[in-house]
Amino acid sequence: MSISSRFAVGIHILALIDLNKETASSSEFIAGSVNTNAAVIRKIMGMLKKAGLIEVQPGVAGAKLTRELSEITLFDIYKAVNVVEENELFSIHDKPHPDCVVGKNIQSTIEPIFMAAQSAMEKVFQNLTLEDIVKDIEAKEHIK
Amino acid sequence: MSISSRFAVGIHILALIDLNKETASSSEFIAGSVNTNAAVIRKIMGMLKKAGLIEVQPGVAGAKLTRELSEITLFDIYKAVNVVEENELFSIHDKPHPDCVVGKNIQSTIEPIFMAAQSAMEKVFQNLTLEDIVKDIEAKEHIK
DNA sequence: AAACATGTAATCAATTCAGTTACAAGAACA
DNA sequence: TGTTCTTGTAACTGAATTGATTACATGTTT
Repeated sequence: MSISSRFAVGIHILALIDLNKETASSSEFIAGSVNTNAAVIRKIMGMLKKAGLIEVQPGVAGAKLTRELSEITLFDIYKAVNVVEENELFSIHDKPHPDCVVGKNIQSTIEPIFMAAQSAMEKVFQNLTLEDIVKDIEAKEHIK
Repeated sequence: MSISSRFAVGIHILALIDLNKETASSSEFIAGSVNTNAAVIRKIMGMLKKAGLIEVQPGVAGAKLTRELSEITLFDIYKAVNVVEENELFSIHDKPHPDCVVGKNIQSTIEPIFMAAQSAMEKVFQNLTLEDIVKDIEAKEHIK
């Protein structure tokens, strides 16, 4: 099991749009940097657009961020690319036997725990923005 | 995407073994409570056995916990049933283009963040034991 | 009109999951 | 002993998801 790389690719796309903002980043260009097919990029960019993170126009190359880097959290991207449904990171077997002490109660016992675990994970992304990503990339460049 | 229900089933199995400890819990019996096939239960019990959480003997019905309830964390179960590999909850696209500022650095920038998110999630399970689960189930029974 | 862009649908191979069947091998007991 | 019940495992299935790919309609620019 592994969470789709759409999330990582989404971050990559947005960071690239920003760092390359003097020239328009076509889906073909981004695909080259990510190392995948342009259609894959366009599909993910469609999700980012739908979430209101970027502006793209059909037929015209390049996309623009709709907000400041510091106003886009990793959680925004995470939600945009739809890698994990709300409260469904962990799946629970359904219809456990209702006549059994454990079967009767296990779901309501486990559910809040799974939700807490998912929330703890998502909180990490809520506390980080694209600005952190871009600054980290820039810092690495300056060292070299 | 969703993490395998093996985790939830593993918790169910162990709680049931404990709450039903006067009588032996065969895989058939447990399967009835979980509402699945006995072979599925035996496969998961094999994982729990391999992780040293239970003792089972081929041919003889019933399994026993090897430790106190309070000594078995949900994280132990999580690891036992192998639902998420170490540091691989999130996947990152590989071979991003090395000549691109973003492509060159994105992996090393994102990796520690993904690891931190996974750790935050796992920590929730490290801080809970089977005792918490069993007590919660018992409490629900007493209210009714 | 030609060239280039995005949007989107369809298809494909690979992987994973859970369920199912089947059967070998161990254990218990009449 | 031999019947019966158990665990341990392998093999197979259908469903779902992922990422890649191809194709093409549509929009934009010159």
